[in-house]
Amino acid sequence: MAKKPVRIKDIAKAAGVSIGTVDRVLHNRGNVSEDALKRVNEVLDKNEYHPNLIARSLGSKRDYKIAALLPNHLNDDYWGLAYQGIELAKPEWLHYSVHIVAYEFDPDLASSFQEASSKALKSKPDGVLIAPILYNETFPFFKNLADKAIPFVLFNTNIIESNALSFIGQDLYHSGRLAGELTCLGQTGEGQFGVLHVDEDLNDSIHLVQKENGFRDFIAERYPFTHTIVSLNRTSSSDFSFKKKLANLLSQPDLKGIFVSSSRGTETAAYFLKEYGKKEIRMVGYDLLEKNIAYLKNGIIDFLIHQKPQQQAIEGINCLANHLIFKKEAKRVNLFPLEVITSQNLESYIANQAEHTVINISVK
Amino acid sequence: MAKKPVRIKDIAKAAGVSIGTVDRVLHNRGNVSEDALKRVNEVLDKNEYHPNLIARSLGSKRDYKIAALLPNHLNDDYWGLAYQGIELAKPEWLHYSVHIVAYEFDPDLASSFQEASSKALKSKPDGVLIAPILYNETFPFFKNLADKAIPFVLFNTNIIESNALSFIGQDLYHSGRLAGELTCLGQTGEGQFGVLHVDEDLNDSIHLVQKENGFRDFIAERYPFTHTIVSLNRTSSSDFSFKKKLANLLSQPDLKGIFVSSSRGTETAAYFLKEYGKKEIRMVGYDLLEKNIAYLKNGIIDFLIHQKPQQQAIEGINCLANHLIFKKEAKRVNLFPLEVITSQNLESYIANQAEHTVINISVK
DNA sequence: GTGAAAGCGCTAACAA
DNA sequence: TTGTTAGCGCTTTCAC
Repeated sequence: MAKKPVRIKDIAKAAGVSIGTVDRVLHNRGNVSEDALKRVNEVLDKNEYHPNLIARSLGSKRDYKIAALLPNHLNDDYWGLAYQGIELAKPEWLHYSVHIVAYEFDPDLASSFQEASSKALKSKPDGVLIAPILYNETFPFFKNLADKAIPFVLFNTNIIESNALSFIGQDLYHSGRLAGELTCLGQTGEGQFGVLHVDEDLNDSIHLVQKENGFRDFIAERYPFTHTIVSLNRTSSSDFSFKKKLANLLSQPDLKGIFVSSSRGTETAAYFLKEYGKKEIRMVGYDLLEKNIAYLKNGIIDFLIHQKPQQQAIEGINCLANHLIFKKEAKRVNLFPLEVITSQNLESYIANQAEHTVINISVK
Repeated sequence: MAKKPVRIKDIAKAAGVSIGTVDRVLHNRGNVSEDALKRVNEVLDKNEYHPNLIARSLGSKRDYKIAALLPNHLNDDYWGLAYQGIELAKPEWLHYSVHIVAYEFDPDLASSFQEASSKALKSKPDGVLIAPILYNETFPFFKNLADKAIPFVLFNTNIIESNALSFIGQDLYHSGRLAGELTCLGQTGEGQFGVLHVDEDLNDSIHLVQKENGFRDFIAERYPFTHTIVSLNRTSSSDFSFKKKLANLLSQPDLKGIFVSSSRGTETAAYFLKEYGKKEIRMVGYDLLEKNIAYLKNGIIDFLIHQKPQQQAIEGINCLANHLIFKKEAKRVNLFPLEVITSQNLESYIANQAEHTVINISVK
């Protein structure tokens, strides 16, 4: 039978000191004599002590605040899901005295981000979760956080130089490659593929470029000579030149597939495919948003790659909270699997995501 | 600022009784007067009390034993993964005084199952996790458990009449439909498909039949008249008639795809596909076993449907443990999403499954 | 520098 | 039928 884990009390006895002293060396709070320190450490590493995190959280009366910074979720289903994730995590972590507050900003307005981020800072959070979709604006904010020694976690978009505690998201290059694979599958002969970016500023959105690169690389490997790729970029919903170019692309008889690089764009592109009666063209897009689901069901869309915004947000909160209250070290990079959704496994995803356990505490 | 959760003490005060009494009604341990019961319940449902599970587990000094019954994992990678899951859950739950012991049996030997199950029973477990792959043998065991009022959870295979606390697994009919979709994708013209069952006794394995039904139904809907389906069943590795029939099938010029219904069979079928130089034939199989992964990488296999044996086992343990120590009610049916693995998203799955949080406590 | 002690929210044994 | 109390393993305060 497995034996009981050793407790602070045990090592205190073994070292001939009080539990207070052991606690002090455990958290290097100082105020402990050379001698005691040595004795405790000796006992410590021959007994391999694992703190009981449960008891730790109960015993500690400290409150923690986590600020979550993300684009406004009204009128945006993708960020709506992320927001949902945060709302789900909220009541769960409250039991551990972790308070989560969301600060939302307009992703098209730098000033809005600055406002939200300074509000977040003013609340003196112990940790920050952030979707850094405005590259230029977030950078000074990171610096600010670093100066104040506030740990922060990135999700959705990675900024490698940020020195964040953790990044949670997907490998976008491989996401693009996967899209390429799904687009090519079973296609024969010559032809062309379209890559669509919709309503995103490509200069600020390296992430979409990464997807396109992955897509292009895969196609180039699979069909070195026979296929061409057309990339279209809609800058805003009133961009008429896009509409014309798209109409032209869709009228090509050898068009074999369309890849849309974002979840919002997916809906737009699907709409046009339907309008032009191009149901049979292979189409790959992103995420289980309501409209996308409808297009997947009626066969306009063939594959959706699931970015799991909700779970990303939850994981982000969990990562911070575990770090703060349990002192758990975070994975520097937490890449979610690239999940493929089709009309036939869609339901199994929907049924499952509804209610799913939120808090994740690893006791190790 | 979110307010503190209400505690037992709070509702005791509000109801004008002691915390002991509240605890009694919370766990309906009886010994509480009509009057007190009513008052406590009133306070209870107007204050929506959520117990602090952390404190609960700390406070309870009870030990729990969970027995896990599953096929021997030596020489079987699929069950090896399930076993791994159990091993992962072990140390995590130990902190909550839950002891997990695995009892393995030879899936081809009824007597072996009986031996393992009676051993498990003798350990007087508080809960049992079981992969009921031997339909006939498990039934009396379920009865035995029910008589002793020991809760049990099924995973991998569902037996609806078992009256289990929960079933954890996938919807196999839809798994088959998904396989059908993936097999058809991009295929044109007439042709035939093959369904392969390898080394499983179909009489005892309704689950494989469910997959085949899903597959057939999907194909019939998609191609009502143009495609035929051939079903082959290998009863043992020395079944020569199978080899001949398979060779014949593979030599058909209009063979468009192969669906293998089990993870072990997947490897076998892939081997033959490679031997016969039929790399271009669409092939769909199951699970991220080492060999299957290799065949996926080199293009013999096109899709693997991921049954997540490891996570199923972990979820099963979590379900039982949460039920036992936290009195959480379990989902009667916990269907995992049907995950699609291709050569391009494979790595994202492998990287992710390595180390992933195990314990899942929902505080709600 | 150190130890003793209170308390986190809960369970369970024990008195009353 | 009740209320009281002693823990669970840890943190944190406070006196020595």
